[in-house]
Amino acid sequence: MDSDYPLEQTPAVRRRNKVREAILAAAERMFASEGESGLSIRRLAEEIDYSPSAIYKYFGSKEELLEELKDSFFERLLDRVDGVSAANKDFHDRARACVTTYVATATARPHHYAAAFSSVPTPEELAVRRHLSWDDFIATPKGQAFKILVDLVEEGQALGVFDPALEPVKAAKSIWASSHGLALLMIHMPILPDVQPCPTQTDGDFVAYHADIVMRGLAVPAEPPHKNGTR
Amino acid sequence: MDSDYPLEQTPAVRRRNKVREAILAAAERMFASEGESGLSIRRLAEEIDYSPSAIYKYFGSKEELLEELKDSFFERLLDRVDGVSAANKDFHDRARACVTTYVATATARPHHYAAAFSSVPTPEELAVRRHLSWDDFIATPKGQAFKILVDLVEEGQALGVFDPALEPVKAAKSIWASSHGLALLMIHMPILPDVQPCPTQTDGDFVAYHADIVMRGLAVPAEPPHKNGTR
DNA sequence: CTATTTTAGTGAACACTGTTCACTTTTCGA
DNA sequence: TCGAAAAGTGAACAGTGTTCACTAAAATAG
Repeated sequence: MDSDYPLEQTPAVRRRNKVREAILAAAERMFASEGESGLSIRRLAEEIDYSPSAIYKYFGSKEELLEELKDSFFERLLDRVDGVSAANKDFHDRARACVTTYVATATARPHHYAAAFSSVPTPEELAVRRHLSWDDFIATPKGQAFKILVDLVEEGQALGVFDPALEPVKAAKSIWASSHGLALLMIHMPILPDVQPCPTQTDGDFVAYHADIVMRGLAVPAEPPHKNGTR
Repeated sequence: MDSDYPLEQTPAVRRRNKVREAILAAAERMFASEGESGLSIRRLAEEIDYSPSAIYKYFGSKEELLEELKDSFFERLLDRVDGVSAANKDFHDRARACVTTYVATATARPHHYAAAFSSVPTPEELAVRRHLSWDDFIATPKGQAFKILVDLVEEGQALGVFDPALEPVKAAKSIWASSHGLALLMIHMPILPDVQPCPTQTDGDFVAYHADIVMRGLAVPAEPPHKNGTR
């Protein structure tokens, strides 16, 4: 059971990991520049001087390999947002930074981000996921990222800048949707930010602009004395 | 030049169009249920009892065929939103309906909507699109859909419910991003709407909830007498 | 009505793709 | 050192989109 390598790994597995990393690195390169369709097992194998079948000793399928690329990207995304979320700036700045950092990280690797949200689940998968508990969800990277948003909303409510009537989970979902949408719109339709007749506005500035609008949507309602019929 | 069929088409082209429609109909079926990867030229040809090469007498490539499917879906999306936008309801209801209808139509055909925004443009394509004028843009279906939003914002500003300081084009972009994001989030991550610990809320209701938040983000700022440092 | 040209449609082939599997070679532990 | 386990390979299978020389049928011209 025990070996001569109590903490270090045995040279065999170190070599193996090295090959595995080489595969992932090459795959990362190809995927980042050419996307999912540009990443072929055969070209990948050629790139690292192995036979195509060798890849299958390290990854069960192309999909499994891709899953690993996406997951590592999502962890990176989470880290980034977590970083700015932890920085002790002014609340408004921090909230805005969460959105802008999210969008910036997403658009920096468009293929990764798009691929991370590319699969349309089948009805069967949907039935499985339907039985996921809240605790299981926030254990995943996506869940953790989501938790950051929930906490942000609650903090905003505690500070009195966000409407206390909002359910934090739903508000967080709204923020995520808005950020997600802007990131994908910039990735898939980069026409829009440029076609506008106000050329003074760059893409990056619009992200902050959008983030401010999103945050404004969660602010405390405008007129307290007025009779407010809706909701 | 002139034929016996001044308004009607000649039987030859009518027959041809019939085959073309049959191809599109079969493609539509396969694509709607199995997505882009499930739509193969060969299976499609088999379905309509033609040889694979016959397809290429009607469509230059698989991509061209897909493009037509996506375009027709986008026109449908535009029609739907245009419909509710033209209905003379209360402004708030109408604005909310624009978002909810958009999201509902998108999620009703998840593969179509996801595919319509799936291509990551290459740097070359990006350079080409960068020289599109505003007029050219709003001539396209996407541009027209966008125009609806711009008009909506301007109307809201005229009614005094939206912040007059907003640039309508940018505000419209913000609305689109938020709607787009919610639609794709519901398509790709249907976990979220269900994992929330408030089971009284159904998906459809959340769309309206989100729409309200989005609209609130464009409303006139809260405190006029207060000193407002930011922006 | 015939001759010619245009069009519709096909089958075989090309160059790919992911994946499997029997097989050899190398490596490692006892 | 020997046997077992692991690493790696080549060939093959079943797909894919696409092309192209070719036939059969229809439309057109004389």
